[in-house]
Amino acid sequence: MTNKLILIDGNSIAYRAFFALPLLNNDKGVYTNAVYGFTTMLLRILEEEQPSHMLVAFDAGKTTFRHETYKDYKGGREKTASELSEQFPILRELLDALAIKHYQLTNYEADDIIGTIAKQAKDKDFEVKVISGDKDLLQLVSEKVDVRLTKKGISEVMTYTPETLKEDMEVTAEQILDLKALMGDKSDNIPGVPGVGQKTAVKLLKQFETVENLYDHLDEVSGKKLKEKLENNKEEAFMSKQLVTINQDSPIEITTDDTKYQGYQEKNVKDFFKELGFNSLLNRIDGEEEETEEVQALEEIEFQVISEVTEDIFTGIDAFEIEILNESYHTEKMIGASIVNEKGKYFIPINVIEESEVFKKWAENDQQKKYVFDAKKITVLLNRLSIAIKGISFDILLASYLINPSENNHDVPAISHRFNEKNILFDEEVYGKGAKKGLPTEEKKWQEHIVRKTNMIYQLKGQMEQALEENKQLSLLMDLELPLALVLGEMEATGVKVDVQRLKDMGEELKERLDTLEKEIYELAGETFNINSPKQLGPILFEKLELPVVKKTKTGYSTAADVLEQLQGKHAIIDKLLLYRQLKKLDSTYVAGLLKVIHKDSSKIHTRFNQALTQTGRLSSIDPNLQNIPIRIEEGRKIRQAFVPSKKGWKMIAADYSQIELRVLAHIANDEKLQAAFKEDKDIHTQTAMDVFHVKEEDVTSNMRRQAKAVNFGIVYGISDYGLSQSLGITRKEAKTFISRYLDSYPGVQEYMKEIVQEAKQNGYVTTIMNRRRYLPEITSRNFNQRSFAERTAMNTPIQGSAADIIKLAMIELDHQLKKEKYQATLLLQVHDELILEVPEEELADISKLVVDVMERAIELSVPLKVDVEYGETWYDAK
DNA sequence: TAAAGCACGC
DNA sequence: GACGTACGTGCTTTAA
Repeated sequence: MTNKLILIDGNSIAYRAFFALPLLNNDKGVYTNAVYGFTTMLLRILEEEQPSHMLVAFDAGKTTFRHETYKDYKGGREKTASELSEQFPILRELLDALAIKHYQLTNYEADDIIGTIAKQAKDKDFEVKVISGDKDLLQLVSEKVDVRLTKKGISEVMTYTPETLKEDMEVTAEQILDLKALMGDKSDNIPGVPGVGQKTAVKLLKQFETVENLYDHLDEVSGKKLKEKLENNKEEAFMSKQLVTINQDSPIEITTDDTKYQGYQEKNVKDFFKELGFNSLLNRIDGEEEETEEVQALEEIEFQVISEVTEDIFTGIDAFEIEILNESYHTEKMIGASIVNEKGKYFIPINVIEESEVFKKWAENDQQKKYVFDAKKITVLLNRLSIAIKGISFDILLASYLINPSENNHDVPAISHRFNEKNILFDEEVYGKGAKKGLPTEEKKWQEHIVRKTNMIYQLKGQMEQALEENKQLSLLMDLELPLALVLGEMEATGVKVDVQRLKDMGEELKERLDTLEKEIYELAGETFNINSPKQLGPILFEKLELPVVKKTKTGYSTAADVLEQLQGKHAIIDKLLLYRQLKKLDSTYVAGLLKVIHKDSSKIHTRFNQALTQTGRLSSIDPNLQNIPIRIEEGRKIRQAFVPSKKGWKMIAADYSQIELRVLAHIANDEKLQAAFKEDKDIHTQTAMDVFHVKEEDVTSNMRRQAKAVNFGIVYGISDYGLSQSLGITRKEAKTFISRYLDSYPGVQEYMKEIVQEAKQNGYVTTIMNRRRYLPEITSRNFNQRSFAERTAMNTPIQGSAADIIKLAMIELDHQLKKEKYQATLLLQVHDELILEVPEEELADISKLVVDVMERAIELSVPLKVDVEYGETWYDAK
């Protein structure tokens, strides 16, 4: 058997562990988090790798031979926190207890020790694994030596072999030196060539292989500026290379033989763990499983593991669940499924479901009723298996959301606990969290958890149905949210097609413009800095350039757009900064961000609509968010040109409600004046200006209309007088006057505002047209702030929430009509008051009419609803 | 890894 | 009169 040597960069791992874990101390007041993290890692390595040799290397002292070359090596580093440094002696004791060799050498760093031993071991044909958090070590990678770098925290690692190194970094192990020589290393204060980052460095190395060769052929470098930078910093580059080079012939006094690992004395380790209070680690020493007290606290639950689905496991009223470990259900691996009903509890492996005709028949039969958690998720997951589920008759996620949207956790265990059902663990307790998240090794444990969840779905349905019934919200679930979930599921699964090339072209153009702007900003500032860092930008603007300070944040100067706008004209740098910010946002969020989530095979984007999140009943969209694609500024709006129909000859259609919130307000406030304005289809902002300023239509100036618009905006979103003053750039007092003049003009609205706040105080909640609820406990708070906020929310939620109800109704009806009339047109997106569809040419006229009709008739109000519809080749053109 | 600051939409 | 002020998602930087 070949010898296996594990080399650990002690300082690096201790440092990582220290920051990855909360700063806990044991009962003696000694900090132990770094030691604890280090220990769990060591135990895992010993178990998984069974090494024959092992060594932990430490840095020694403050200065090393590198300081002779460069006195500022590692300069500017924060002093190691005492909470960490005091843990190093304990760490050494721990290694002694585990009988693991550790070593340090004056004037040398842990890297050098590792490099030297690794070289010796390689010559003896050992298999070597290096563990660190420091990328410098990657230079040691070879056929015999792989390097594991901690990624997040300490438990997630990335293993580098020559192949993966090439893949991930695009360089060879030897070129790590050249890479660092060019790009430098901030944490070690290694200069490199200023202005050359990873991207440029890799590009140069692809062409020239090494730094030496690069400087021999400097005239072949493209780009005048770059050539200049390289020329001017030749010395720094070569020195940097020297600094990062690990000394593989350090004068160490140990040999590979000294690192032989022969196991530890259980008693030593246990005593040590007890002393430190590492009780949870004790049972890992003599091989006992980490059994938990919580598991024993649960009532036992029996279930069968199904290897072939037969009809007799179903009853016609079954709770059904499919488990995935992360939220992104469009791609996430399915772990297993479960059925729970009157007769039994079953775990079903996914491959059994995939191959089962019996299961498919059951799933697609709408007479077989299913209770689920998250109907939309289940619909999409089964769609991936070409199963079109029908008969979902209850969804405890949506039920929980409707019962109280302000709960911030609506997963099965959380809902269960709220309904006093405790026979279940939280996902975190079973799967872990963060980097450590995964299936427990014991199969039964996670299968049981999935069955328990399904069991909860089955148990909770009755109680939740009753709770909804009492609130008169059952119809809201059964006739609105649940049918909508299926519509949304289809929309998500369909996805939106993206013109990838178009997006990439935009990215290229943006990069060029950003490059230019960057240089201009540096020029105007008189120095280079990170424009993306408000912390660096602040001092430049307000100290160096001595611009007036408008606003401060808790960490320094505010450089937000509204601040910069006030500084416009005072210095040429301001306009450049505003433009830079805008373009940077477009590039990072909309070009790079969207490119990241496009599915390679189909060029489509599949967002997820969160149907159980917002406090008002609106949807939200994540991964990516397709509800905030730019529109207001032309440059950003062009992003929409990349959203195209998925089939040739098709068009994009966008239909949006005109002023739906204000129409809803006119309805629920029963304000005659506002109602009249909409019945006559007036321009509502002009009308508001007429009413607020008491002028005739022809005397409304554009400024008056702008101000009226802002007031309307404030009414719709429930902003305060302060908020209005900010958006109009006026004083709070003036804003207050505006608002009271508005309310005087619309007495119905004034009355409504008063009554709804009273109602909220009386009931503790407000409701929407479809009886959606939002609780407002702070409405009786003695804290002015909290109370005012609750009052504005009371006024605003029925407006915004009812508008959300209405478009949801429209979506359900539209989906129904499209299917009934067998149109090919498909719903793609909802953006709060707008629906986006893709439509074949021949259906354009029909669908345009249908969409408008359905949306305008979604509900009958005392004022008409109005919908504008447009179509075009891309989303951009549907305007 | 979390918080802060910023910017996009409705 | 102070207080710190629509709701979301996501990017980058920074500090821990």
